[in-house]
Amino acid sequence: MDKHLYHTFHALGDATRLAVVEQLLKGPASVSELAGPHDMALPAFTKHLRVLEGAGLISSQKKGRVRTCFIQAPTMCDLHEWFALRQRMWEARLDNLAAYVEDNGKG
Amino acid sequence: MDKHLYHTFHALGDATRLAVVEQLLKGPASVSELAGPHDMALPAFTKHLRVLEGAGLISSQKKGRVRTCFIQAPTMCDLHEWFALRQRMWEARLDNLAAYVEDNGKG
DNA sequence: TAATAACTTAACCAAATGGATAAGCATTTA
DNA sequence: TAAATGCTTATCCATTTGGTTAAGTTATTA
Repeated sequence: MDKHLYHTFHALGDATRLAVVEQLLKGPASVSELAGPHDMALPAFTKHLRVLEGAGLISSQKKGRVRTCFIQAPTMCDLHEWFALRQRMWEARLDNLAAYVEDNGKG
Repeated sequence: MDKHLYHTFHALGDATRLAVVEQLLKGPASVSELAGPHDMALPAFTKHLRVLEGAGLISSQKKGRVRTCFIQAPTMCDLHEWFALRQRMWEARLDNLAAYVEDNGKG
């Protein structure tokens, strides 16, 4: 579903959606349980759920009237790995700005 | 600058900006070096740089006519840590959907 | 000093986003 | 079977976003 990493980051780039992800990390929940803490009407909220689902961050299953949502572990894993693979690169750049300023003067 | 994590994710949630971050992980670069690969006019591109800078993902320093940009390691570190601290939570949920489907039937 | 290079500012625009309300549709519950 | 629950669909709207062009400013270079 989600070939591009920036789609996944985009899905996390909203206060409501990030909170939903945090809540689902604690365990599955229904749409109304997830919506509860957020001050908005359901149609607006379910749009956020669709963005998260489109990004592969959550999945859901409807049983009767109730839709239950789940975190998608593999996508979380992919994101985590993206950082893990790059950690040494930013560590290598840790002092770059400082070094640059020192070499060239501050003005 | 960036109290909320979703601001940082939002900054990474765009193809151009994510590419800039990837490029800066390899080392500092000027605005035009960064803009080179991207098919857009400079004013549009520098808006992306301002979003990244506002999110604390990059910093920059102007020397003469040239502005040089740097990755901000501490913010990358914060993001990485957010995932690291939650890894066990999504691992614990790995089989949740499968288990749910099995318990409740697939219909 | 004239021209060029590297941005920067300002004004504008189309499309996407995040929200609303109203109405509809299954599924439980009384 | 009537009412309530838990979404879902459709339509609409203001604001934000991601882009444009034009013009300006500050270094460098010829």
